[in-house]
Amino acid sequence: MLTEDRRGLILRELRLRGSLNVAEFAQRMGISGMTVRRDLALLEEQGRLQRVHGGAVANPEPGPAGIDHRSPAGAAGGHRAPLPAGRVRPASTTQVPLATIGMVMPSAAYYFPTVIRGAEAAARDLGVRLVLGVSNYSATEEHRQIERLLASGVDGLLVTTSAESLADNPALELLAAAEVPIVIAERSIDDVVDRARLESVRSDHVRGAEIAMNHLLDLGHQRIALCLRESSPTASRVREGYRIALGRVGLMPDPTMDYAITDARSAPEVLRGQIEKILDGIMDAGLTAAIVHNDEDALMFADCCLARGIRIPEDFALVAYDDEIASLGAVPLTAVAPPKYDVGYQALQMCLNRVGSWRGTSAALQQVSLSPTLVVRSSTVR
Amino acid sequence: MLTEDRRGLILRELRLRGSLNVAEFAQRMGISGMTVRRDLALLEEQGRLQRVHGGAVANPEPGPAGIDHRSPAGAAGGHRAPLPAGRVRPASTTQVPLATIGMVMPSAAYYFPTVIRGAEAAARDLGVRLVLGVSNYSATEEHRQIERLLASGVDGLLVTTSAESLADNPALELLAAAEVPIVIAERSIDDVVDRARLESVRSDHVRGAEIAMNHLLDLGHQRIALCLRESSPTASRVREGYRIALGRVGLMPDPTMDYAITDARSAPEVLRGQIEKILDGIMDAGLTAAIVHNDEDALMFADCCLARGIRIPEDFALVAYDDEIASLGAVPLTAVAPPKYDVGYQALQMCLNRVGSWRGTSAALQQVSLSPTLVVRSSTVR
DNA sequence: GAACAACTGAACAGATCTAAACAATGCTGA
DNA sequence: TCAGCATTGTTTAGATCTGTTCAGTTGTTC
Repeated sequence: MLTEDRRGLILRELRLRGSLNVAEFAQRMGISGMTVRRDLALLEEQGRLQRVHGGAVANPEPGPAGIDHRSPAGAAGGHRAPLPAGRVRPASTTQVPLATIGMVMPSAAYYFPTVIRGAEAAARDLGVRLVLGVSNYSATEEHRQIERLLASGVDGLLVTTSAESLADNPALELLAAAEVPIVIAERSIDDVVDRARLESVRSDHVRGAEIAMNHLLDLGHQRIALCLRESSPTASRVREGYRIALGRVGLMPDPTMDYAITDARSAPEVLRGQIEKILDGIMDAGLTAAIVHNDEDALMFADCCLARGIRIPEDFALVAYDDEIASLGAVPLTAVAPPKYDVGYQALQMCLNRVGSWRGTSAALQQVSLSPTLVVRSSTVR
Repeated sequence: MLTEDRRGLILRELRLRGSLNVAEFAQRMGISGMTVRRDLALLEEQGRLQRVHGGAVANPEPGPAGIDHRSPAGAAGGHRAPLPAGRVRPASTTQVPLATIGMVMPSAAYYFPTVIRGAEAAARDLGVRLVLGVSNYSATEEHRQIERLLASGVDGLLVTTSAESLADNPALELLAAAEVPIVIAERSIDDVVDRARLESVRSDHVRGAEIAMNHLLDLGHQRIALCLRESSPTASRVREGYRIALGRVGLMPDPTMDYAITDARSAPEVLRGQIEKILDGIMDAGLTAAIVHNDEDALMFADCCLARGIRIPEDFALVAYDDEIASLGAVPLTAVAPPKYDVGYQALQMCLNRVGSWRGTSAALQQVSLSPTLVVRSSTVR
């Protein structure tokens, strides 16, 4: 591999994950840590990343849309000041964009920032402008945003609806009637295939759950709890993967292993109360591990365990689902990381492929599923 | 090889993979490193690439087009980048391919020729060599072909297994152990996700069946027969789509509407006998339309109808599934056309994206579903 | 705050890459 | 046929990069 390629990979890793760990990266690439460190030093000198103890974090990019998405951990050492104004690429300055793509996301706070970053990166790479609308999980707001963007003459639209199903979404009519290509992100279009000309890109959460389960099963766990936010569109798919993985090793799903967190928006104390109750159930049933959907809940869960003197991972293993903040707990949590960035990137790419004449790619409508990965941290091993 | 060709190859390598390693490239081409370096120096002087230690990297291209450098129509040698010098290059001499991709298909007689053509087109567009093996639906032959191609050092593999499931295919071990990227075409990898690092591209036959059903339902048909070749991997998915479409309009699947053709390989008279019997059942049950999987059967079916004086489409509507030869009957048949060509094209494209360096596309493993289209002919309307 | 683990960077050795110089090859035109 | 020229391969010294070791630093835990 070329030195240049290696450095490119480092930057890519940072774009994708926001941070990079020297030891882990070196091992994965089959190179020495010293080499990685030398690269990091050089790239920092160019102002392309920021070194921290143990690795590096992404530099806030001077990209177009101004959403700040810094690694929340970013603070770290003060003694490494980025060098004075490392070369800034003049790249595509005020180029007239090829096209404008609208993007309607349910949230800009959790999960979707990374999807948005992916779409931004694709937009930058492909020279198009991206316009974002956030619906805050409100169906009417969603409708309004879509209407606004379509009326403003965007050349394509990326949409993630609040609910999993599009079938009874009033915005579906808008989408069906639209004359621009539309790509649905992270949602199913199975039940509306013939009502609108849509394409989709999504994380394969069924597979994500399977990956988590296989990890736990490999570690010897047999009695594994599942703890889902029922209100989330993702829940049913995660449960499906959980069941498939159980079934594959001849185990049956069991009601004493399946727990729901009913309301996501409630106050922290309420959430904690729910989790304490779930934890009671789990301990009574003698389970040894859990998959907890949503990092926030998983962190709270870990917290409750530690408060009770349950050691993680010795007494109980925990896998979080989403990998937004799973690394930041007292015990860094092993987590399933859906390919959020890639979903955004590909969604934009697919949408642009349909703009104008469909150059290049295939004419058939696509549905793309992207596999999550498992990031192993200390809540399951050692 | 001509000097000019060699330089063209260098540029193509850069366009395709983003970077080039002198030692590796020289060996692959059977030339000395010094020669490559001299070429690189020259090309850098022309501003056509950027040298780095160990090789060169692509120059950021002027146009924002970025990703897509292939003209979809550009089958024949597309010299779109007029080289500075005047001399017209003699059409691609003995160009050394960038990579060689192996392809193992169950048949080269029905359905798969179009898939193969798609892969061929992609191979031509992307400048790689495609090597084909046909298994004739024999598992042992399949194993042998895969083994042969891997041993011969292909850089990637496209495989369509004989059976729908890979889970109990002995070749799975080969695929899992292979060190080159592998893309499965037209088959499911759901049940082997964690046993091998695979990607997949397939026609969405569930949706294909739904499209056919919606067409018939729109025409006012309510009692619609389904006639499948049970031995085909496609059958179960088509049935699923059939049931979903029925369910959506509040109808239940009914055993008197579901027919199977048991043996595909038998003599024409046997097939005809089966179809006559099915037709008896359909007439007895008072059905008004049918979806018949496999064009061949559908043509035979139409023939039987006509022989009995059943008029198509007036008395009975018929939709064929596959659209290989559906247009060639006495009555041209409306048919569901799976995106065979696109499946082949995309499969090769995805495979090549994983070859060598991982630039450009997303890292997450992909599963792509492509929607069939309905080709309306005179067996359902007018 | 002491013990411990993990990380960092200097220094050196070995591997790999580069380019100059020269030799070998093959084509061109007299 | 042969000199002249362009292209390519080989050799070699020096430049650059990479891995290892090790002492010192930073961060964590108790």
